[in-house]
Amino acid sequence: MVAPPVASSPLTNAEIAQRLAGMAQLLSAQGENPYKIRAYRRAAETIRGLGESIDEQVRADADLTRYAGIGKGIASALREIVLSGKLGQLELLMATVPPEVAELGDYPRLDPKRVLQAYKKLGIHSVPELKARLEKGEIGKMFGARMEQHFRNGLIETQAMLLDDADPLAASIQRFLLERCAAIRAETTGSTRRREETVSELAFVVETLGFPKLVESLARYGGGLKRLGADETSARFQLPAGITLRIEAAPASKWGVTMVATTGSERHLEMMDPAGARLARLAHGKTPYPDESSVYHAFGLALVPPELREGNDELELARRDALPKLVTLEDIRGELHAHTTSSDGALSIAEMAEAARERSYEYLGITDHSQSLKIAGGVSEEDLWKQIRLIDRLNEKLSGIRILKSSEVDILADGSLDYPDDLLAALDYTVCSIHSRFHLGKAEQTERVLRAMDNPHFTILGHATGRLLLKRTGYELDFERVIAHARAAGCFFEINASPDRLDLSPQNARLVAQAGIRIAVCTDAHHGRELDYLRCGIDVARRAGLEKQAVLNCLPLPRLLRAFRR
DNA sequence: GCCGTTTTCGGCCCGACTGTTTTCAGTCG
Repeated sequence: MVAPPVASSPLTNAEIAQRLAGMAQLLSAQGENPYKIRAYRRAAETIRGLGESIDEQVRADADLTRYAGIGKGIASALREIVLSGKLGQLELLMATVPPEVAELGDYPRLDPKRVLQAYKKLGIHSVPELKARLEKGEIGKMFGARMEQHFRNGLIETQAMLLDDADPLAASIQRFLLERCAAIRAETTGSTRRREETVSELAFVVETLGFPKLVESLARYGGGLKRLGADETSARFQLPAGITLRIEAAPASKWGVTMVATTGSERHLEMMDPAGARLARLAHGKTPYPDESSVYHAFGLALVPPELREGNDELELARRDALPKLVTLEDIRGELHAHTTSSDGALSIAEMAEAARERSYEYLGITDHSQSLKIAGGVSEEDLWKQIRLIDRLNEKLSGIRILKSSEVDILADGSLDYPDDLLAALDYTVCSIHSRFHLGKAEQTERVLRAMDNPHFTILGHATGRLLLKRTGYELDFERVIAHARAAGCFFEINASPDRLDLSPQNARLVAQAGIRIAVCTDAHHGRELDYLRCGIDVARRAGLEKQAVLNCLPLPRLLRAFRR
């Protein structure tokens, strides 16, 4: 038997993933089977998120197909990459495509088709030229804001990720720190701990007997991390997932000070300790500050929950010991925004009701899409009448949970609602949302929403701004006018808890709550398991400073139904 | 190329509307 050739040095997961992503890019530029392209992309993503070294696993002859998105084909490609340092198919492709296409292999987040389209129209042939045109604003002018954002995202080095995607990554790194790096204690800090919606840096505070050794061990995460910097008590790395990782050392006696100082936000710390001198004194003095309470106490403050540390009014409230008692997952009594197979959901009404009951909910509102939203299987008037009768029958049989009759009703371009009034009147409440004509001007878009709220059957405004995090900014609205109108009309808002929406933002949710309007924290679930997105919505609600009294679906059913009446 | 409560093939959403189009790509959930 001939021994396989052995590559000189081990490859990091980042390097391996880069090759798979490169394959995807070139296949895409060549117009290959889109599902094959997606398979390579997905596998690259999986590997980028992995703590274990692919290189080590290949050499140990481990079964790689146990990872999602890696089958026989890609597993053998990985073997080839690790053992020979090359991927034959990729080299072959690189040799056959023009240089401007080959170059795209290094930019896995750029869509080759869009890039080549731009090249053709602009008469350019390279990424540097593309960057230059982007800076001049020519891309935006010629192809619109969306293309511009796509190119920008694809060209920047570090890419932010959704908090809900960063959480499992953080958990994996925390395990690695505790199990493989001899950390005595390791906890997330920074913006992630404050539950900011997107993450561009993961940060940890660690307690360890030997920081240099811990840093050395951590550098082996994911088969090897690029080190961006290090000193005696901190270190920074580049993670394969595109974000950075920061580690701060703290002894047990100073754990609290370090947590306060690293959790931030900058604004919060600045307001708390303008010169930064007091925190530094606590950090370097002899008095132990093992927990955050002791630190805030030293400042004459009550402990501020991390979610509130944004430099709003939290310090004033902490001084008076009047911080809000923030809403928790356990306070939620039901779901008010959920889809079923009637439109674009995955489960039937009965199955969703079962999933809601498993979560001990008192009620579940069924809000399938309305008739105009064809792509999402919008429900016809006739079918919604049928659904109303079906839910009545289900409620007679079910115990322990009440299914509420509702709909996610499209707000049409002119501000009218997507069903006639007699049908809307037969529902317990409505969630009304914009799903079309995002590009109306601010004034027109605002009028559209105000007019919709004038309909007496309008109950809750769904995902108020239409933003998609890291993708789309959403439509323009005069939000203050919308709030004032909602208040006058007796309408509510939702915090849509889909991890890529989180809309209302914490800032907007704060404004709504200040106007005395209750907010529903809704998941927009399209599957039973998506009811658990509630945790993301609760993060937003807490960042907005909401107590349970301010949250619509913390109400028991009878009070909820009364609140719905306008 | 991956995957399997339709498991070794065949699906992997997708369908109507918008735009400042110029004959189709992009966009909404």
